[in-house]
Amino acid sequence: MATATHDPAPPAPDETTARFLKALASEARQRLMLQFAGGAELSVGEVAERLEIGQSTASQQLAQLKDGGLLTSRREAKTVYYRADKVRIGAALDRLRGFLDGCC
Amino acid sequence: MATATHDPAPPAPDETTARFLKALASEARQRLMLQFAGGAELSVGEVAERLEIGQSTASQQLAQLKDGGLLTSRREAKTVYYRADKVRIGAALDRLRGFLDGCC
DNA sequence: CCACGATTTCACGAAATGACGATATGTATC
DNA sequence: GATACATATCGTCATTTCGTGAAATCGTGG
Repeated sequence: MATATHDPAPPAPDETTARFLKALASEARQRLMLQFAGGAELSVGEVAERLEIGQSTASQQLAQLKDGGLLTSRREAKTVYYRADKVRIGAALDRLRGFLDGCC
Repeated sequence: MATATHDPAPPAPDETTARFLKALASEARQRLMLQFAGGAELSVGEVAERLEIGQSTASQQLAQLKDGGLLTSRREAKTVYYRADKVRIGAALDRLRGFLDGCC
């Protein structure tokens, strides 16, 4: 059997795509993404300083973007560097297109 | 000269793309979109009944999806029919890809 | 014009989100 | 181990979003 309990739930976009959309559906996080243009690699502190936001705010938003598949992080000594994840971004766009193709 | 100090024109996603993302970044509205698979045309009341949500809720969510460029509406007598807007959806996806290309 | 059916708008409480300061965790150096 | 620095997590508050029922609006037919 495919699904057990009750299956009125249509094929909603997978959890991964949903997190991708939520991560990007915020003006603040869109501004954050722009900092990574051209493959730039930035630390949490640099992002916070550039955008003039609190350090904890930057950390949380970066984490959410990472969770949404838009960023990757790398640790070098005390500093954590983030950069855009082209591969997963492309995959997310493909899944999104697939969902929208399937629903219209 | 353009700008010297810090940041000229952050090529943030245009207002249209932002609304598209916000409209789609909700599980409830994703479920709503699924109702329009295969080019289906549904009235507000039909959507409300199918998803078992209040009629005013359906109306508001449909309006938001329309504002986001995902749906179009057509009035026939007292009834308003919604359907997916393939053209604007495609355009929104292209703009989204453009934004993400430009920022990573 | 009036009544009706369908939709939209409004006002509200409940829940989720966003940002912040304070604190904890982690990493190297002494 | 103690220190200093960078980041992550926690607790809190203001703002926004979500869903609802009541009331207003719109289009149609008598």
